Amino acid sequence: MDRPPTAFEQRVYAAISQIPAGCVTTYRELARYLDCGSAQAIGQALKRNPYAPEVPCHRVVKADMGLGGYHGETEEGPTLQRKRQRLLDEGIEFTSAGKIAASHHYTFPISKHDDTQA
DNA sequence: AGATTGACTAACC
DNA sequence: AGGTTAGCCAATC
Repeated sequence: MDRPPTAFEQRVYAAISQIPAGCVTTYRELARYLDCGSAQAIGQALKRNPYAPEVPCHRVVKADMGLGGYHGETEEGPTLQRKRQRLLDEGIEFTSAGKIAASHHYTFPISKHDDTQA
């Protein structure tokens, strides 16, 4: 099934590509960066994942810092384990709760009211 | 064009 | 702490 990539999807992929290695972001932050307001729309675009290995979608986790899903699978399986292993390979550490360490939580350069950067 | 889903989230019980 | 409900936005049927 070849779907024409929508502008929204391209935004998602572009945003994920901006995530540095060893860092992860949440669907929520990602959605906010895209001014979407809904993280589910992000997952909807990623679940199709037309650019599977090209887009580091494994760096996108849930707001609960859980793994989330990968390649269309949400339950614990070989696919989710692969995602976790990939994050470990990036240097990301997991807590005993099976979640990502907050230190690896990367936030997008959102210029809302915080102009301490620019 | 309308209804349903979905790699989510927050709130509620 | 865990299960359910509602809300959200875009894609798909």
